[in-house]
Amino acid sequence: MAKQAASGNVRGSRTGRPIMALLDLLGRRWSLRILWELRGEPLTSRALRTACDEASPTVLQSRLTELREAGFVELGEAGGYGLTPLGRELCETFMPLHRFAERWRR
Amino acid sequence: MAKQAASGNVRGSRTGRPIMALLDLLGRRWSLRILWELRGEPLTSRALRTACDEASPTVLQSRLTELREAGFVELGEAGGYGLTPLGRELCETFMPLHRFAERWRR
DNA sequence: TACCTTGCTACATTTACCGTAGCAATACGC
DNA sequence: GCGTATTGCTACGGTAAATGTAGCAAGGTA
Repeated sequence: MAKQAASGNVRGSRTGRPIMALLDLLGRRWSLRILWELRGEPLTSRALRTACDEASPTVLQSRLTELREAGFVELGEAGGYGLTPLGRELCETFMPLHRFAERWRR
Repeated sequence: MAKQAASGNVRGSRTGRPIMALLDLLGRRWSLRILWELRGEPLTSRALRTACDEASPTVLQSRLTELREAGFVELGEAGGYGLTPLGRELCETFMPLHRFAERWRR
């Protein structure tokens, strides 16, 4: 049912509801984490991997490609991944999550 | 490396950073979508499945269990899944995402 | 030259998810 | 009682995705 994402296809996108496409994109492994780790300064692929608990480079590369196609992440000319203005805007949306998580704690 | 979540274990939880555990939990398939679909009134498991594009009940059940253990979702006595006050609070955090997605559109 | 680090990929294994079917429990009527 | 629907939930075989390790070519630096 759901197609590969490397081609830019996103589950739920056919519904015409952008929120579904966004929720699907962000609901993939490491997507949220990547955005979170890039909230500060740009990171090299290696540094990003370290920040993400040594997640396998295969997935990270997939997610980075998807996030780049979505326009949230970009690869700087001097090397290193950083957030685009759009990506930064998206990241701001998640910031309240930090405070929420602290109160949640489980 | 990451253990099953049915036991309450969440990737990143050992770092002691709740935000990581939260990002991991929400970064699993259908987690965000489920919270989103429950934002209104409670839904029965079947209705929720319909709302989620007929996602397989296996995953939905897993996610519901995890979200229940996290305290975001509860199963009402009269049947049907709904958000807890905490879950509602979390969902509010994602509401700005809707507007963002509309502007994003890809 | 040799040595780094960069972004990125191959490949085999493990895990997660899908799709279909069906369970027990609870309620409806009839 | 009976049959028929619901409910939440699970088994199982097959497929897709993530893991973990290794290593590539390109570029820099000495």
